[in-house]
Amino acid sequence: MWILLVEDEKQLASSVQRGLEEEGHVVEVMHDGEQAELQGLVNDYDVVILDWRLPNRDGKQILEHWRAEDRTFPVLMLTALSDLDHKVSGLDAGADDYMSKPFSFEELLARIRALGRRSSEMTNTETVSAGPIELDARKHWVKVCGIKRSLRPKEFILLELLLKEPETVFSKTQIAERVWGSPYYVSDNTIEATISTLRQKLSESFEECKEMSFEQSPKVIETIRGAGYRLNSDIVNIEQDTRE
Amino acid sequence: MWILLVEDEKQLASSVQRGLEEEGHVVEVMHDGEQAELQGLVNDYDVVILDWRLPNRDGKQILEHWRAEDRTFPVLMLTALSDLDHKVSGLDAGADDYMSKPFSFEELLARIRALGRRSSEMTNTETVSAGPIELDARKHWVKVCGIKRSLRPKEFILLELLLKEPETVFSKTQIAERVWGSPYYVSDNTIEATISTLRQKLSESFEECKEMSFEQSPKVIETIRGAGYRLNSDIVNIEQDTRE
DNA sequence: ATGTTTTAAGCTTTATTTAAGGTTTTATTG
DNA sequence: CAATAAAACCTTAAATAAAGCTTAAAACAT
Repeated sequence: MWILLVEDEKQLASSVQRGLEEEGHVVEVMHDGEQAELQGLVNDYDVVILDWRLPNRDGKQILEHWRAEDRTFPVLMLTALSDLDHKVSGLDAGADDYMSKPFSFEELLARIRALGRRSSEMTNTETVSAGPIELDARKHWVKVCGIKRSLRPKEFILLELLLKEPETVFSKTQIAERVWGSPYYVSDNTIEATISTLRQKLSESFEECKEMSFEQSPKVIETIRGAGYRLNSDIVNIEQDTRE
Repeated sequence: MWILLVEDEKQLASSVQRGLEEEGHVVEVMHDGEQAELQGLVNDYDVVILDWRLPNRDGKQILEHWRAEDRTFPVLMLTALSDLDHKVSGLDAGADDYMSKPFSFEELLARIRALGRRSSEMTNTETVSAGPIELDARKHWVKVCGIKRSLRPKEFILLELLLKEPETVFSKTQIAERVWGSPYYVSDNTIEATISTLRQKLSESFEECKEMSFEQSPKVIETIRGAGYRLNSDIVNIEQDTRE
């Protein structure tokens, strides 16, 4: 999932980030309220984790603004134990769940999962698939024609992104944000190189699918010049002429 | 077992915690009613020990809420001797057993054991196993090919965790919580070192299994880079193709 | 004093990014 | 309408960085 974490205690933030990333999520961290607010106006995260006490703006203000602008992602609010009375006002403001610090990771993960289930993108399905490709983010595997393949973390998340919304074109900027967790510091070439190795692994895999004898490996990940990449979900119909 | 202990008298709590940990359980302690309530909504403990008098919420309220939300773990309620009349209302509210303070530790252990036997995770099978590895949490032994092995406490609990849910990937953060009882203060390296010694002991053991002559010790505990560890339950099928 | 756990250090393996040179497509211009 | 230039993209290998492993020694606990 694509998660925004707004938390100014840097140490807590980074340990939460790590825990979530270990679970296979992509986490964007913001320490500043104002910045976070803008970010939430612009991106459709699967879940937002929002600290209630922040520099520049408090969590409630931010959340109210988001809801006023019809941002619908689920929000999990974090409060200090001493601020428990904020719970009600937070839920009124449109939070979907709340948690007080300190908390256990198992608990956080479970809540994130619960919220994500509500979220549009994650609807129920643990595994996503297109044609002979299946991917289970929770269990950390990808299968091509039923055979497990190992991908590196970045390749894995990238494929997951494309699989979840086949036919959708993702720009490099979007990919940077949703795979690397930040649109900055990621060069185009980094993305190109990752796409390249991912394609290689996929087409090697196809070659080993004897049952479905491909004349040539279908191009699963298409390049849309000047725009980005997309997953071609027609890969089931192999005998088609793939020329335009 | 994974136990939640809800008790506001800190001294009592920590001595009970210690006692249970010596028995090989993983104990999470909460002193606050409200926090504990949330914790119980989210985690599937094997047993919960719940004090009846608590700050912020009383035990009965908490338990009723849990049961209303279909939380099925067994709950052992603790009451002060003077509150013995609460016994009936407590059992009505869904407690599985009760005990009045002060109590003997032996008695507590016996009751925990009894409850644990009922618990979903431990259901009827006292021992968990995968291939030639068997582990009995209650009797505190591990056998590899029928031969008893001694493991240190942390190694033991870690193996138990992995064995109970083979194929599931546990992240370092999760392991920290479920083996050490807290996701904080446990460094990666601590976990790595424990995994390392555990693996060594397991593979030494395999080498002594003449009957099942392994070409090389199968890798029972797999590392999923960037994600965590998991137990490979295919260890029975030794002639498997281990290629990816 | 003994067994256990944690830390520290050096090491190995794997992943990611960069860099360089190559294609292909699109745009420009003689 | 070529020819050429420019941009976007691809590929591979090398360099860098990160994650994990192992061992011994220090710290902790019983």
